[in-house]
Amino acid sequence: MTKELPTNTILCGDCQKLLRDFPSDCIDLIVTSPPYVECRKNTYGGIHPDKYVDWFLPKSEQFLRVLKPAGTFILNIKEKVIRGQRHTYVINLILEMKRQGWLWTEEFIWHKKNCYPGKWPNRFRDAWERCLQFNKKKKFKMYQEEVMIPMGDWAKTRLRKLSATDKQRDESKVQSGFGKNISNWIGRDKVYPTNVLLLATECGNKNHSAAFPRSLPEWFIRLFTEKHDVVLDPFVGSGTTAVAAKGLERAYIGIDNNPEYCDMARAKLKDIAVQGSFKWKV
Amino acid sequence: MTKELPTNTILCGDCQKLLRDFPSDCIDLIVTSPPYVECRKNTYGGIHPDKYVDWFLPKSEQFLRVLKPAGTFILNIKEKVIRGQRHTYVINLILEMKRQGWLWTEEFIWHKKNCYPGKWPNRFRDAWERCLQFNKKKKFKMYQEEVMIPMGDWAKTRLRKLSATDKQRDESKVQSGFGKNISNWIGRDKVYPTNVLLLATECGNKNHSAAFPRSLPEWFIRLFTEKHDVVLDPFVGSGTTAVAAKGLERAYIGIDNNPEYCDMARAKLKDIAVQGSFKWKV
DNA sequence: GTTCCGCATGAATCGATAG
DNA sequence: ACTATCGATTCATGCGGAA
Repeated sequence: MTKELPTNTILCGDCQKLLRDFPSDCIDLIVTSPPYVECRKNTYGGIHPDKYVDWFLPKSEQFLRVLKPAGTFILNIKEKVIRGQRHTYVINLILEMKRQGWLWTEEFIWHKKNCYPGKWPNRFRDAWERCLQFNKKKKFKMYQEEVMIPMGDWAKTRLRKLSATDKQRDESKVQSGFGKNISNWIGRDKVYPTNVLLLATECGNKNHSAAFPRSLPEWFIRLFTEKHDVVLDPFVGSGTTAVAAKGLERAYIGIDNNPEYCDMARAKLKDIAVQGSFKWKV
Repeated sequence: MTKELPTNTILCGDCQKLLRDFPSDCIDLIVTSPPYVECRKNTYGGIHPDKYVDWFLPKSEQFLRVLKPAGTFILNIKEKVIRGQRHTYVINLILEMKRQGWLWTEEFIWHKKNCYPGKWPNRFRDAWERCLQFNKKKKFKMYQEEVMIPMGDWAKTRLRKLSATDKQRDESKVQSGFGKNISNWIGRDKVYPTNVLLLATECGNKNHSAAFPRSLPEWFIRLFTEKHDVVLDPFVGSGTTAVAAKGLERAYIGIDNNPEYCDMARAKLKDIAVQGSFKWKV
């Protein structure tokens, strides 16, 4: 029996079982935000913090198998506060996944611009989440140019001056030591980002419990895949990752246990127009 | 023999040994940024990543002893990349410190506005560090009002001045009012901050490598201590924490192995004026 | 007095080269 | 194979001097 890869679809069921029917080395990128500990027990089946690692590991074993050697796994997760302490299930999970064969390449920070409001006597609002990057191999695909951001003010004003004086009549400056460094910047208005992502949460989503802004998977999809690559979200929920992938002309596979979420995701996907090319707002 | 507490001083030596002569439960806040792995081998004695936890634990044992029950320990640290992966010594340290009796209360993120430049094929610049908060007891002292952030009119006018790129990249510039500037805005509308601190590193210090910017320890000192409380930095380096504490009228104790750093710290402390009373620009 | 501009300076990381 | 050293890369900040 040859295993087949169903793309551009939402599958309803347990990813741990469904992925067994997938061929190995077939996914370019996995982006997911798994059900969080204990929260929204009624809607998503919360997992007890002390069992979280054991619950997750057989799933990440399948992720490891289906991921292409040069692919990437992005895990959006944050430990909850339990009895006044940050629980350790996330850092335990990192250690266990390494034991499982994953490379822990990087930890991106999603800095939430508008985080959940509230006030506590011994704690501030939690404004960040981890986006853990795991890989199978040290060499993986990465398209850094696709996520470049506008340069800071620093050089902008400078280049304006430079172009006014230099370009037409003062070419000596460019050839002197002064001009050399600056000339590297001519024509560039963008810089590479850092490992901190500053994104707003989406507040309008009342149906689905996990607030996962579309721009977050979009950023990683642009960074780690090309057009027509295959993006998997094994806990796709209301479909944000699939929507982002479709919009960027990637093939998507979404999996979720909950039939209602699957319907919701399918409905959202129908309305998604493919973006020809991404453009930063200016 | 009664143990004595030497305050407002820089002690030269190994904190692990020197702290043995301190009484128990005498320190209100420990803020430190220990020597990082393998870096600055010549000046500070780099520690091998695989030995880092074993090196640190006997020291944190003393920290636990000298800290008051309602005190706080802030540990500024970040794991290095070793052979393409984030090393696990930091998360291992968290687990071991919990075993030692610490509560891991929170993890603040220091988002470095100006991080080290560079470009690599598989990695972006590292723009954040961990500020791990540990406590002895679930109930600890915290003065949240002292670090509130100006909002409202202030933010509006400031934001208007920001460039388009700044707004796009970094709407949370509102949060940059940490440290000295914040006193200018007492009495205005303020909000509580989050657990993400947006601060620039201090560059341009020619003599030494300045570990963290003064505003970082300042922020935690304001948050976790009152005037005349005792602040300890067991790896005080060039004295940033001690300077911050003195400026805020807290008692300081700085410890460092390196005599040159101790001298440097003492010299800097001489020039520090205590902020007896704030004066506000109107 | 402001504002503007040049410049040095980073708690970095990778890949190649050398031993 | 495994470690040590070096060059290349990159960009925000604060300072000092100039306009």
